[in-house]
Amino acid sequence: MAVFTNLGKCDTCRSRSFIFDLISEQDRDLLNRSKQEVSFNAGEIIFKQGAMLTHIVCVTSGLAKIYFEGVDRKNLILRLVKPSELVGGPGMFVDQRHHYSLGAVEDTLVCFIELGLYRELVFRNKPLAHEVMARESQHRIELYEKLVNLTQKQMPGRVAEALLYLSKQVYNSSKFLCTISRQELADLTAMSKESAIRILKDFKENNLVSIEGNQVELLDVEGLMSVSARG
Amino acid sequence: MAVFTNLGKCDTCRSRSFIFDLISEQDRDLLNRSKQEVSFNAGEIIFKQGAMLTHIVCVTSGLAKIYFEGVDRKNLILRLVKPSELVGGPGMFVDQRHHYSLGAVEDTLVCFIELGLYRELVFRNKPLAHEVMARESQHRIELYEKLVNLTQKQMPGRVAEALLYLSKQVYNSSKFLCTISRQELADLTAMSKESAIRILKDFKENNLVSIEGNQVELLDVEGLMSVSARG
DNA sequence: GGTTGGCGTTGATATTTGTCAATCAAAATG
DNA sequence: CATTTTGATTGACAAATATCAACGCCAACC
Repeated sequence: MAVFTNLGKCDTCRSRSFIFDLISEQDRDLLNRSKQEVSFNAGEIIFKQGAMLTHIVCVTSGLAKIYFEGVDRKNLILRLVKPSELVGGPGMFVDQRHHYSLGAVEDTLVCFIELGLYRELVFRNKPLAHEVMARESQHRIELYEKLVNLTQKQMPGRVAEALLYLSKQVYNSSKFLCTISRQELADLTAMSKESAIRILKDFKENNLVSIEGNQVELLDVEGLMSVSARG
Repeated sequence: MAVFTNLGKCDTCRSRSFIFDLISEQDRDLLNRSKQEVSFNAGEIIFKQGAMLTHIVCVTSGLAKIYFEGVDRKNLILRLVKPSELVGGPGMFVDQRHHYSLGAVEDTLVCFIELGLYRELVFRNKPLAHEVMARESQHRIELYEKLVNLTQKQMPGRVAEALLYLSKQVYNSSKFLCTISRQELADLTAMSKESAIRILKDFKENNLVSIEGNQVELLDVEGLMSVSARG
C-alpha cells in the first residue's frame, strides 16, 4: 500500500528533477518542505485519467507508465517514465484534470508537488519556463512520431521500434531485464498480446534478439532499425 | 503562385489571431508592420516538415491541413486549420525545425510572423504566455484522443468521428461542401482511400448521411456518435 | 472535338491482424 | 506439498483492412 512520508531531502536526491537546477535556494527549500513522497507497488495506479489534477509527480525510483484507457478496456501506453522525470499533464493549463493515467510498472517511489506551487515557480522564472516549454515540445514531437509509427507501420516495425525504445530510452543497455509484461509491450505498440508474442518469437528465430523469459538482448540493432524503418 | 504583400491591417482583419487581444498597441503595430501575407493555391505546401522554422503562420482565409509525411509517402493529417488559427509547431522551442507540414486544402491566405518576434511577445507577457500554454495543451489533449481513436477504433468508428469533426469543428454546419478530397479523408482517418469510400457508402445506405459528390449532410448525428463511440 | 489526367468508385483478392480456446510454466497461496 | 492463479505461448480460425485492376466521370488542355 501507498505510504506517505516527507523524509527525503531533494537537494541530495539522486533522482531530483532538472527544475532544482534552475530555481533559487528559497524555492528549493519550499519545494523540499511541501513535497510528499509516496511509494507504490508494481501494478498500482498513481493517478487516474479523469481525476482532478492537484499535484504533479516526480518519479524517484522504479518505473511508471503513462497510458490511456480507451475502447473496451484496452490500454494504450504513451511512454514509460524513469526516475527524475516529471509528469504533469496537459490538463494543468486547461481543466485541472488528468487526461491520462500514471501507473507503477515496477515498485515505484514518487514525489507529489502541489500544482499551484509548481505553476508559480514556472511562471515567475523565465529560464525555467523556457526549459519546461522545451521539454513539453520534445514530448510533443515524440508523440507525433508515435502517431505515425502506430498508424502507418505494420506490427513488426512497431515491435522493432519498441525494442529499440526500451533499450535506448528506458533500460539504457542492449541487454536488459524487461520489467514490462507482454501485455504492456502490446499496449505500447497498439496490438494484441498474442501478436506481440508471435513477433518477438519471429525476431528471435531470425537472430535479431535473444529472449529468455524477461531477459532480452538486442543482437542486431541495425537489423531492428531496418525492420522499424521499413514499416 | 505565392504572392507576397503586406497590405492588410491586422487591427481590422476579420480573422486576426487571439493574440492581438492580449498585447499592447505598440506590439500590435510591430506585428502589423513585420507580418507578410502570402496566398497559396489549393494543393500547395505552406511549409514543409524538416524545413527551418523561422516564421509562424496565421491562416487568414481558406483551409489548411497539418500533416506528416510518413512511411511510403503515406500522409497522416493531424488536423485542419481554419482562419484566425495560429500554427507554430513544437520545433519552435527545440530545434527550430518544422516537425510537420502545412498544406493548403483550399486556396488559402496566410500571414507569416517572425519567430523571434513572436517568442519575445509571448515571454514578456504573462497572460499571453498563459493563453498560449492553454491552447497548446488543448491541442495536446486532442492529439491524445486522436491517438486512441486511430489505434483502438475500427474504420467505421474513425470515419464517423471524422465526419462529426468536419461538421462541428471545420465547416460548422450539419450540411457542408466537403472541400477535402476522399484521399484527404483517408489521410485524416489513417486508412486507404478505397476503405474510406466504402464506409461513406455504407453510412449513406444506412441513412446516417446524405452524400452527393462533395455535398455532405449529416442526417443522424446520434447514430454517428454511437458508431464513433462503439469503435 | 478528341485526348489526357486526376479523382471517385467498385469488385475481386490477398494480407494483416485479432479472437478464441487450449496448454504450459512459474509464482503465489494455503 | 497440493492447489490456485497468473502470465506466456501456440494453433486454428475469423474478421478487418489493404491492394490491385478496371472503369466512369469530368475538367483541363491541345
